Amino acid sequence: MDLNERKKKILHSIINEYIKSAEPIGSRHVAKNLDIGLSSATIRNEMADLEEMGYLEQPHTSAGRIPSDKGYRLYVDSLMNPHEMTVSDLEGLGNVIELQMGQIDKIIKRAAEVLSQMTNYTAVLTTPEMKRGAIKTVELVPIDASSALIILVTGEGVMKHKRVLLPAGADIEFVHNFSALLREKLSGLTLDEITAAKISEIRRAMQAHFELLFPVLDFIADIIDDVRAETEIYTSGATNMLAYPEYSDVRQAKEFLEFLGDKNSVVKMLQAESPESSAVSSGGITVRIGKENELDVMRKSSVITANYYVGDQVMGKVGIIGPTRMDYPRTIAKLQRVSALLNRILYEFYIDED
Amino acid sequence: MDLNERKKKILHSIINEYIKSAEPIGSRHVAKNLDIGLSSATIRNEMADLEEMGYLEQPHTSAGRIPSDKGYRLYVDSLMNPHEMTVSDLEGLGNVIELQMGQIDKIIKRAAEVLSQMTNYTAVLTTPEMKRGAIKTVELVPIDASSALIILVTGEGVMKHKRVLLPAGADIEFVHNFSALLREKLSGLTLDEITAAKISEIRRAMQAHFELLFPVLDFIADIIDDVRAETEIYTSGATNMLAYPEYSDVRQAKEFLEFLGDKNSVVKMLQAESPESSAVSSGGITVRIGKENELDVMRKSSVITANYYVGDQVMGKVGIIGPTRMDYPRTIAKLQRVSALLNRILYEFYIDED
DNA sequence: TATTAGCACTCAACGAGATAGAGTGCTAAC
DNA sequence: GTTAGCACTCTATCTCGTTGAGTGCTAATA
Repeated sequence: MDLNERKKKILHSIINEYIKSAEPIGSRHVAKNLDIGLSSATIRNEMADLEEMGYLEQPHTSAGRIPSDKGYRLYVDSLMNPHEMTVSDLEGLGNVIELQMGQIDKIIKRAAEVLSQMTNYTAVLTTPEMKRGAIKTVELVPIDASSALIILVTGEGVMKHKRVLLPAGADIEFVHNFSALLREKLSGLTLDEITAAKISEIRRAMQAHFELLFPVLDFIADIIDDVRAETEIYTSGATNMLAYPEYSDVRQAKEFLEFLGDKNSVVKMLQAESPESSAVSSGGITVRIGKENELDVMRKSSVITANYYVGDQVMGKVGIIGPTRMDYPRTIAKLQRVSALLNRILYEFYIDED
Repeated sequence: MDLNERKKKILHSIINEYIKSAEPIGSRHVAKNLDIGLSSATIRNEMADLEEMGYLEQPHTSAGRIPSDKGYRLYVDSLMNPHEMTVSDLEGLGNVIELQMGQIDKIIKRAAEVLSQMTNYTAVLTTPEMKRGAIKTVELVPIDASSALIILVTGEGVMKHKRVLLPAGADIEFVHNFSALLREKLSGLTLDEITAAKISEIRRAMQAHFELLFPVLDFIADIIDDVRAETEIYTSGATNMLAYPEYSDVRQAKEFLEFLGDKNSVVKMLQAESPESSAVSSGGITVRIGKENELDVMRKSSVITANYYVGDQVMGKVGIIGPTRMDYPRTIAKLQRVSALLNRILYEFYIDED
């Protein structure tokens, strides 16, 4: 039995309808409302074939058919029509994000909000990974007699700071000199290059002069560890999902929301390999459908992910989570749109200033 | 009809039972399982009285009784026994929070997590309001030839930063001088004292030397506005609520979660006046029960709030949200415990270092 | 006089049929 | 190859009786 054009057309129509209604689709409905030009009996035969081939499923004997994960897969890979964004979708999109210039975190956060609002699904973004970023400058800023801030700026413009206690007897002059020395030793190194060994090397190098400030070095090692480990995630629109009948059961809703609250799981999900069967569409977009996600919580959901870049370096992931029945073409279009915008904004933010 | 001791005892028992079971309580149950020493018929009469007086309600004619908001109010104000924390509740509590020293935001966040985990309800904390904080130091740190970071530290140890572009021709020397000038002009002022007038005064003072740096001043004004406006909230354990039968309806759950996501509403709720009928218990704790909250979303929930302090200045609010049927004595005890701990930690953090 | 036993009554919850209707699969005719 | 027709299946929905928890009232009791 082969998947001829007619079968494809019927499958396509069924999926489109099911995405809208979330109700099983019957042969009669297909024959009447979609213009295929065949009787319900013929459609019925074709639907039986499609079920046998694994593209459709029947919740129970006398119900209509719903798409299987395999059906969605085919739909995403070769059936669906790319979505044209409407004028109202487009207008204002630029401004919405750009208003919020200032810090990279805010941009990312804002992008998540915009995306979830546009799609009515849940958006998840990861902040840039820092591992490969070079240190631009290190500064020790005195606050008062007994404390100072350590400030670390990486090439990506990300900043980390931590308040440290100064040992008694360290005056401002002294702190300034120490700060200059640190800058000299650490600037230009990538975070990966700064190991414990490197820190103790620095310690040895300054032995005579700054013995007093050795504890501060430990703080610096800490903060660098922090930055290195840190991949934050921003989630927006989690409650959007509760509006879909797929999540009308509170226990499942709870499970889902708790999953979203667990940073590790979410990061793992976003970074999972794309399924082999998937044709990655243009723009590096990956779609994982239903059980293609290993996680049990996600068996009724699909995730669409994209990378975002500065220049040609991957900075992080953008993901949209929705029911398997989600509106793929429209969502993919919007994801592409937003990630492209993000690329542009980040590019301007980082590169143009150098 | 007056509320004699016997009626109080019966009401107390009924509320205790209902808090545990979430099921309407019948006269037979009270007579059998709680040791009041009366027959079910007598209890029945008393319960009818209590209903007439407004302390109990009947979901339908042949069901048991459940407490009304008025009933809970009486319970909280004068019936309930203060909760003794168990040893296992206490042990480790100190460490749990103290591990995370470093930044005030992290402490607050951690406190929310601990509180929601201890109580199994939802915890909400507000970060300190900055309005009255004095500026401790302002610093301009060069990053590269064309940009620098402005760093602002307040008396509370909160730090804000922003990257700014330097005008062409500004060398490091120049940045340092300017930085020193800013520090001199702004240190010690409260944020409220930095008005537009003050800013233009600074501008005038500098005009002769550094007329190129107007844009930097604008950025400072921006940052100050930012900080002034900012009262962040931290929420933890939102999904805990989904486990209670009161929220088994997804639509209500959604409403509740969306309310929690709306910063303004939550702040408003936390800062609402305490109800007149309420006797504020020791430690400045306020309880708002069911419809005592104006917000419609909260009509089935209660909020318990406390302030936290540094010295004698109120820094922010700690709140716990649960079903009206929540375990008041236990929750109040834990809230007191955590806010006292928070006070201590913040005290050490701020005062001891000065 | 306060308490209790007893009884009739009410009402939600539950389960057993009965019914309707949506949808299927199969067969025979076109 | 397509379609009309029909028997069949299964869920959803309704009704209806039953059960049991709980009440309110009355009369007996301490």
